[in-house]
Amino acid sequence: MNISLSTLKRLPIYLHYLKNIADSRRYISATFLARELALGQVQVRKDLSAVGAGGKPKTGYETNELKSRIESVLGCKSRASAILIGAGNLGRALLAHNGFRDFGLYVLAGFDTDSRVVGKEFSGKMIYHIGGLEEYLKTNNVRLGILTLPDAYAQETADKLIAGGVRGIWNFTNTHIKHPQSVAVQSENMAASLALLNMKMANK
Amino acid sequence: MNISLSTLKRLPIYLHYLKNIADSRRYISATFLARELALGQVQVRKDLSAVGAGGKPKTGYETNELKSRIESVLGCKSRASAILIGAGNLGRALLAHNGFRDFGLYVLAGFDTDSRVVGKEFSGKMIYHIGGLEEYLKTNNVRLGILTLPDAYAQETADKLIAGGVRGIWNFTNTHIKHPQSVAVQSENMAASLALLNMKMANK
DNA sequence: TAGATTGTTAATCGATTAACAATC
DNA sequence: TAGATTGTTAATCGATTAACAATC
Repeated sequence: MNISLSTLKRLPIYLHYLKNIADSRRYISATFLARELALGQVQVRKDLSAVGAGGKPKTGYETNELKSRIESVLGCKSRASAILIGAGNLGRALLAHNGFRDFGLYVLAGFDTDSRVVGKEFSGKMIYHIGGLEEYLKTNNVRLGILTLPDAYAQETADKLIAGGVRGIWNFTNTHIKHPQSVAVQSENMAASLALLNMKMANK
Repeated sequence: MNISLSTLKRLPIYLHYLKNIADSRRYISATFLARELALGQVQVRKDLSAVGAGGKPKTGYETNELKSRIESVLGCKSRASAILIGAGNLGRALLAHNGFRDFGLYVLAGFDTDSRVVGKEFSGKMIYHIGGLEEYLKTNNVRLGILTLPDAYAQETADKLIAGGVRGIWNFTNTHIKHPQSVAVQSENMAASLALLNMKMANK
């Protein structure tokens, strides 16, 4: 079952909508979903068929089954451990965000250099000194590292995470992370988003 | 000059790299940039030509001119005012992030309902009560609204912003915002990103 | 001159959209 | 039956990549 990146990006949108209408609708049609989410009908149908969902003509798709299938594909039912490096404003915001658990991601702890945050807990997560990172990675099974630290330290920290065995890096800095092919890196580029929005606004 | 969305998304990446190497290199080649940023050579050249940059064979592009052209296209040299709705963890993280100014975005103030934050300043930005939103929009020229509030209030707040004349909405909630064509909406979808990363990790 | 690099044209790839038959 | 909806096949669109001529 090979799902395209574009489809994958839309799945969380469907899932969120389905969760919200909850149990109020036993069935939902692609036509309806498309209208609500401002997407193409055919696109929605293709996306849903990509997750293996089957609908009945004239009725639509069974809401709960659909939700469950999307969750499976998105890995919501698996569990992955993560740590976060950089407990500044953004880092603490992410620590506070419990929504990641819905996608199977569990943030275990944070790391920082600032003595004002080291040793404290934020949203129930302990912040350790960055010096203990390598040791922590040895004794805990961490799949993912989240980078919310200053740009200047991004690459060296990523290198440590990779050496420590993480399988993926969620990069919130603006620095491009050089990495071996065996590690997945996903960069959240606020600047790019802002530029995109600027452009969209200019064209209206 | 019509620049594709894909190109536009890469421009901030080039810009960030160019800013970092600063004045240490008078010229830079597409070949070099491509290697550093793990992109295709031809892709980089096409992107650079899209912003109107011209390079010299065997030499490359003039670094400063290149930087300047990208900044122009990205609207870094214009100024847009924004307000932020929802001064929670994520909202305050964005208020603290001065980097937006580099892209011409000035956040004027924040709005919230929580009496613990209303009337206080964060990163030099005053937080007002959401009740004053409509009045504020009337008396200030606000181009962009940033939504960092709970999902449940996203749509109604977006409606108020649109009624108040904003031209764009930067949506950090997971809710799909219904909006007229005249308004640009850009949604940051953390869930989608996480799902994408999960998938990438699974395939390695 | 030789070689690195630019920049364009054509080929490929992937995703979206349109058209339509199948089904309940 | 009629009509709404599914789901597939073909057409279109846009972006990436490959090939190559032009240039300093």
